Amino acid sequence: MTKVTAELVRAFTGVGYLAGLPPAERAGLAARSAVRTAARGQTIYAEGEPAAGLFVVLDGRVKLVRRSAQGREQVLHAEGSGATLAEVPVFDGGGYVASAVALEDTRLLFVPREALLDLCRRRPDVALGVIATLAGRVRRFAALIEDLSLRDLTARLAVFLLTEIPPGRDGGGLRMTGDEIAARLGTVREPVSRALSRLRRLGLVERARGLIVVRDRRGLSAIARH
Amino acid sequence: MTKVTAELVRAFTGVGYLAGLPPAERAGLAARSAVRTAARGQTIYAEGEPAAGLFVVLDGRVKLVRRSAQGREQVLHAEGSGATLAEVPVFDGGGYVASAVALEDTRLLFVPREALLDLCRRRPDVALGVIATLAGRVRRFAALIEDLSLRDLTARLAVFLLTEIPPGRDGGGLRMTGDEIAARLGTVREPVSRALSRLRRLGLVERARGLIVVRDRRGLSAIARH
DNA sequence: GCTCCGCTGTGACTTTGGTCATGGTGCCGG
DNA sequence: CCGGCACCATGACCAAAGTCACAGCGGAGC
Repeated sequence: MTKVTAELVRAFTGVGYLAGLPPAERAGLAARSAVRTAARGQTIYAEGEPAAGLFVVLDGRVKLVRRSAQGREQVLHAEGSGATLAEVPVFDGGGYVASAVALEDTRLLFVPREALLDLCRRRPDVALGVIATLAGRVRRFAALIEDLSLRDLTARLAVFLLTEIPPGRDGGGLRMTGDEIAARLGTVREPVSRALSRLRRLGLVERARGLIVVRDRRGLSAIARH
Repeated sequence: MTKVTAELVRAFTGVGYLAGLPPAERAGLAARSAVRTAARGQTIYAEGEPAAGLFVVLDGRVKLVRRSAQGREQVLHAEGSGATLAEVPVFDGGGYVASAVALEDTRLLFVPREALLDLCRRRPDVALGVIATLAGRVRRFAALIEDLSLRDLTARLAVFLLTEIPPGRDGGGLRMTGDEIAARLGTVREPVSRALSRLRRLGLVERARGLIVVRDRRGLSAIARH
């Protein structure tokens, strides 16, 4: 247990609003927390379920999705290590806002609701950190709403590629299947494939063995603006 | 000035996370705040501008919108008296997330950024209140994203009518123009008009001189489920 | 009363996106 | 080497939603 706890105490250093805690607080939090694993594809929690606490992604990746009755899926956001999930239900007492599904084998830390609430009451900077996290979520959701309602698919794809592929020159490009991209853009595989072909024909993007590479960032931005 | 301040002190009692403050705190906050008015249709602030503080709606109504390059408009949410606006930029230091436009003649209270930050650092319950407000925003945005991406127009309209018209039996119905509804649903007037006709033909809804009245709530829910 | 104006409803047409079906490619395991 | 599998591309078709155009209605103001 002490060994596990020691690892957990370290784990917090990578997490936004928990990173700045004094070691004693981190140890206290770690003592009240538990590690959980999820295999790729596994549902960590489902939309609407009551939430008992906060999840911290230790490693792996998680997508947060809503599903329609017809089985179509919209990804609200995807998070990697260091991210925290489910602060909304933790603080407002409602159910989970979306379902969390592991994109890869993932390890998570579960921090019980009360532990986090105590901490926020004791330390205003933690509460301010939670606020900053939620503010970021609101911003990204607003951008997604604008995309869905005001941009056509090609523009949406351009925005997606620009934000998803780091502007670092050349860079690696993006390794995602058509279905995955479609779920992010709120559509299905085929239209995405067509939109990608369009961008490819315009010379803005290239496809090299399952990897999407951006060729012309400015060109993509132009398309994104409409 | 003392008279104005006295009114402001009272004004805070209707505002979520400022209502619980002791009178001394409210007076201090009021002293640092200013009243501002906006005529119907006037823009209170525009998306992207740097934000100097929080707005509290004293009376009137405000819509928060994003606009496309082609002039189409998507309403993210609309708020009436007692609501607070712009906590996102206040706490993360970025620009406004959306433009705020008065739907009626409106009076607002402007609370400078620093005043609110001080308060949160001094009083954890205020910070928790801000968190609750943002959590609500995240929830409603998630619902909007699901609507836009997973529901067709008729279903979206059904959801909108159900949430916008209080379930109180009979009730008043809704007084909004087709354009206004369209902006809330992320589309334009004509499809809304057609969707309304469809609901009318199904006997779920009725139109009486500019007023939309719900006839069959269960029927609407069925359509909303799509 | 009449006219102007803002709003509504609807038809005809176009565009976009979703569905279905088919064939191709690259990779893994037998 | 071959078969299966996952993924991709594309054509044909269909449905939903956006655009354009027009007519009708009701209230405000002269």
